[in-house]
Amino acid sequence: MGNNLPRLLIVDDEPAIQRFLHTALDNDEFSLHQAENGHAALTAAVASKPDVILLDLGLPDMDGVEVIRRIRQWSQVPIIVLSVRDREDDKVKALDAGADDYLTKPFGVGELLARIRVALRRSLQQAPEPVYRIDELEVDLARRRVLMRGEEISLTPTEYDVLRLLVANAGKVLTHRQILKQIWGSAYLEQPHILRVNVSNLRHKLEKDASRPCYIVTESGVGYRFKGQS
Amino acid sequence: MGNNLPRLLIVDDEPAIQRFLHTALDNDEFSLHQAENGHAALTAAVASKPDVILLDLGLPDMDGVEVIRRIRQWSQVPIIVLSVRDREDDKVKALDAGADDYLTKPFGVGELLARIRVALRRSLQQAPEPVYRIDELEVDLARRRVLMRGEEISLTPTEYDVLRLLVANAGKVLTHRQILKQIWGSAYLEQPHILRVNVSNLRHKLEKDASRPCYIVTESGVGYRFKGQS
DNA sequence: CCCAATCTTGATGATTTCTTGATACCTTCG
DNA sequence: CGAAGGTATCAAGAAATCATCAAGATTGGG
Repeated sequence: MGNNLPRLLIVDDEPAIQRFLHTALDNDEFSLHQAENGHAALTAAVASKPDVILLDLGLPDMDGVEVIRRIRQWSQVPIIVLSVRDREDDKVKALDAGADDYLTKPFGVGELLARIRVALRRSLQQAPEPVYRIDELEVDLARRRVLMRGEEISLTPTEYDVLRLLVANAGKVLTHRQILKQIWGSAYLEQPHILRVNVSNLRHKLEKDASRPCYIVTESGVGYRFKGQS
Repeated sequence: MGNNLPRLLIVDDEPAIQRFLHTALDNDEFSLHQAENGHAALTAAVASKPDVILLDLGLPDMDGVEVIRRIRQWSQVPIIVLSVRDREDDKVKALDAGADDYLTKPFGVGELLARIRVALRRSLQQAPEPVYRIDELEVDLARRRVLMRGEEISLTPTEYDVLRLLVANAGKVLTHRQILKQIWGSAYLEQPHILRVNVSNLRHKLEKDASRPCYIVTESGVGYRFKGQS
C-alpha cells in the first residue's frame, strides 16, 4: 500500500533511545526509519527520503555536525537535533551547520511531537526536489550524479563541487571570489587561475562545444554563471 | 536611507527583558523594533514588516498564543517565543498555534542568536530579489542581468556599474563628478571623456535610437539622468 | 611502497575590456 | 555666419582577463 504518512528518520546509536522514540512515535502517525551511525544516516537520508530527521549528535563513527553539513549539501530536509550535550557552543554549532532545532535530553514527548509538527508544517509547504534539470543536463545532488543527454558524466570531486555551486545558483552570477571562498577557502581568494582550469575541464566534459559554452558562461571581469533556460 | 539589516520585532512588556535583548542584539547586525503588548505587536507586525518576531507569552493585554494565531492568519514571518513558562503544555500550544521555536528563560545569548539565524536563513532563502523595473528595462541586481524588452543585454563591468548607479538614482541628475568619483575614483574627477564613452556604449546597447536617448538623458553642463516613465 | 587519479601550478596564446586620441556634432550666442 | 563650449562616436593600442595544454606535486587505495 502506498502510505503517505510523514517519514521520520531516527539517527541514534543507543538502543534505549531508539526504543523510547519508537514507543513515543510509532502510533500510525509516522512512518519510522532508522540509522545507527553517521554513514548509515547519510545513506538513509537519500534512500528513505525522510520528511524530518531526528539526529543524535553522539554517533560512533563521525561527528553529528558533520552529518548535518553533508546532508545540507543537497537537501533542505528539516533536521532536529536530540542531544545530551547542553553546552551553548554545541547548540550554536549544530544550528549554524544547518540544523533546524535542538532539543536537550531529557525532553518531553509532547514537546518533541510539537516540534516535529512545526518541521513538517514547513517541509510540506515547500518540497523542493534535490534534482536540478536544466535543458539536457541533470544534476542529482543526493546521488552526486550528473547526466548529460541521459549519459552519465564522471566528474572529479572538485569539478562536482564547482558544478553544484553553480547549478544551485542557476541564473545568478557568482564572482570568482565567492566560488573560491566556498570551495577552496579564503586562502585562495586571489587565485582565480585554479578556478579557470576547473571550469575549463567542466566545459570539456559537459558542453557540446567547449569554446562556445551554453551552460557555464563566463562574465568577464566578474565571474561565472550557470545559465538556465530563459 | 534604505538599510537592509534583518528586522527584529521584540514583543515584551518587562523593561528588564527589553533592555537585555537590546543589549544583546543591538550591534549593527539587526534593525530592532519593539512592542509592549499584544495589540501593539499586531500593529507592529504589519507596520514594521519584521523578518523575525521575538515574542514573550506573558503580555498584559492578551494571551501570547492568541497573538501568534492572529499573525498566522496573514503572515508566515518566523516567530520565536521567549518565555519563563517551562510547562510542556505551554510549549505545545504555542508551537501548534504557529510559533517556529520556543526558548525558555533564562537562555544564552549565543543560542538565541543562533536560533534567530536559523529563522532568517529560512525566510531569506525564499525572499524575492531586488529588481529595478523602469519601463521596458529590467535590472536584476542579484543575477547581475539586464533585460531590455525581454532581450538580455550583455554589459561590460564598467558599463554595468554606470547603469546600476544611474538606475538606482532614477529620476535624479548625477553630475559627472559624482559618477566619476563613484566608479573611477577621485583621480578621474576632471576627466569626463571616459564617462562619455561609456554612456555612449550603453546607449547603443539599450536605446532604440542611440542618437535620441529615452533612458539615459544628457543634462548639458551638469551630468546624466536616468529617466523613469517621464 | 607503488600506482592511478586528482590537484595545482606554470606557460602561452586568445579574447575581452579599458583607455585614449582624433574628429565630427550640436546648440548657443555674438 | 562663425566661434566656443560641451557632447557623441569611432577606432586602435594597451591592459586586463580568460582558456587551454601539459608538466610536476599530492593524495588515497591497494
